[in-house]
Amino acid sequence: MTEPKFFITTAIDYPTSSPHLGHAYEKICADVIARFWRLKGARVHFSTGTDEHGLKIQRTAERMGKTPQQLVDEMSSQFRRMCEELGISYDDFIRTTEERHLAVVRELVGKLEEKGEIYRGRYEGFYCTECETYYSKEELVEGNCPVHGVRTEWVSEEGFFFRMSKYQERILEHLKRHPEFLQPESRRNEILRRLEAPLRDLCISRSGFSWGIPLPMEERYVLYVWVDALMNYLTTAGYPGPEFSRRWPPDLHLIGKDISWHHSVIWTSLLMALDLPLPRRIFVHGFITYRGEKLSKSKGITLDPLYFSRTYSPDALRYFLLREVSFGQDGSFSEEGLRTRLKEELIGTLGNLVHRVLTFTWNHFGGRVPEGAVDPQLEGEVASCAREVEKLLEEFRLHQALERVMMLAKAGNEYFQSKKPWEALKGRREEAAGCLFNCLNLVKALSVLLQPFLPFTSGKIAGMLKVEIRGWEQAKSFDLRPGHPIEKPQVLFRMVEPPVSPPPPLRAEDFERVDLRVAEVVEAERVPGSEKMLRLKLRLPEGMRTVMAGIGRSYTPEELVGRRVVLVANLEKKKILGVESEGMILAAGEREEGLSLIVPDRPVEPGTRVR
RNA sequence: AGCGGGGUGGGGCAGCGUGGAGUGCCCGCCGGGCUCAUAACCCGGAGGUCGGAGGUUCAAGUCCUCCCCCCGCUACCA
Repeated sequence: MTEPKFFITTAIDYPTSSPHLGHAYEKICADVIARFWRLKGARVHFSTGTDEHGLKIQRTAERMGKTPQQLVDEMSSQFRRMCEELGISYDDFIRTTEERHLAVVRELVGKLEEKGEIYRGRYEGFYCTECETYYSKEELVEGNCPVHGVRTEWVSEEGFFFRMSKYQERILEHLKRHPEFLQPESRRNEILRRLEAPLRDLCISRSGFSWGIPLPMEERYVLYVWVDALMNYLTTAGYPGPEFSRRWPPDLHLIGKDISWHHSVIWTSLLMALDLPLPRRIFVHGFITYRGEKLSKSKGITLDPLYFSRTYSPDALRYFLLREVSFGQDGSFSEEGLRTRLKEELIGTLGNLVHRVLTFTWNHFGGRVPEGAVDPQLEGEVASCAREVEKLLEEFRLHQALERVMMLAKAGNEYFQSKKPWEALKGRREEAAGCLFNCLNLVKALSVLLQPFLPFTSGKIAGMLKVEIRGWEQAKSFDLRPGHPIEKPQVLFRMVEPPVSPPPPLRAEDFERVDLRVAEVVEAERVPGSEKMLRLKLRLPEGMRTVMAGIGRSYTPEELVGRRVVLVANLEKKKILGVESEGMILAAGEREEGLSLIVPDRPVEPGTRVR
């Protein structure tokens, strides 16, 4: 089952602007897989990079008053920096403007032409200037662009074509015979359906702009950028050098769902035409969405991965994306969600376990792994966890794999709790020692299992344990021996204080819809069964209101009566602890304790509008 | 329009290829325990007709059919 090699690629990004979270997500997922296979002992080649030719690059550069080369140099280095900061362990960062790539593309295009895969033809269609796309007669809606509904222009010019249509059957056949070739299945179905319609030949020449690879046949044309871009996989594999045969074919192309067609049809047919082995798998991941919309440069919804990685930590960002998003589906990002997962899972579960175990060892056992016997049941749990995670990772179920790892951390906390070593310490020292011995081994296993997901954290844990992570199998046995020294424990994750309350811009009209009024508290009482909820009766000129307020840990009922508070008067009614609450009163503070009511600074009559 | 995906306790998600008690994860809510640990940890509880309607089956969230709602994709724009 263990493959001697694993060649994994991400899509190469089109650097018309800075990287956003979607780019980061893809690299992180690929990195997890690459790291996993390295741990398993495979000879990994992991490539990523930037796709730097094409009309859009040229236009963007012009608009910015730069040369295309300047633009791609700047942008590409940003993508590279993002990878560095996020701990992406790529082996090759390829840029399509590099000489090595140009040479490969020239050779391959020459080869295609030699084999008669390219012919001169006419490139015709109805051109819509809005979407810069050509349509066939059938696609037009009443003669207009199906997307924009505007008039289209008949264009006909000479160009070069790749005989893609002749591979239709072979592609279809391959997809049907190898279900694993294109995953997840939904994406495969999509392509299968679309292949039922006749495939057209692909026009691979472009004219009218110069930022691209000139066609060897006729230099006034440049190569269609997708052909150029896809061939990066051959370049990074070392084509046609000695490395090539050891790396090719790719074991996994990781791509976004917007480009599944290009990979499964255009790329596949190009490889067929070149008589090169096809990649083993193409895995299509989903998009990161934000507030229900996908991130997109054109809509201006971009999130800067470096902001999150620097504000929290690279591992916090990696963790959130990997854990929150179901691999293969879209997933939504929110800073709030990231903060929650950081606090509850990374700090509360993982950080706490590691810290309490190490600190205990440091304080009570002189910083050495204490004497103890392997608890076979716990070791068995750890080993089976490792096996399950392995299985899940092999199937690219990253989110489930990570969830499973975290369940082990949770199990560690339970174990520690149930053995109560802090009690055993008084009188039954060997028992406490045995507990810690096993817990330390569990933590060691965690550092191995976490390595693909959270490389920085994994490294910190391994460093504190003074162990070197060499391979996946290390996670399966309790081989930390008594007497082994550890380092002084340090905290793995910290909460970042300012909630940096993500300010969703609020329109003035929307704020106007909030009816804030001053109201007088006439009654206040505790609600049975809750320490924090108080039931208040508030007086407004038009009548009384019953409002539930979670301020019971900050105020006593007695001190509230007679005070004037600020009420959100038009809030939807809601049942709280069986009582219907007709509004909400305002108080400052994040926690339940130490809240401060917002009150009028000068005498104000109940009913007065607050604004 | 065609095709694809989704609709699971209050919120957010897994679970569905190989049907078997509504199982799991995170949050929120209620209560209890602990004090080794970054007020972190552990235990218990409330809460769901798994979008709707049929069907297959001894057994369906899981398979089939139809319907409703939401979201994507539609090839030379990377």
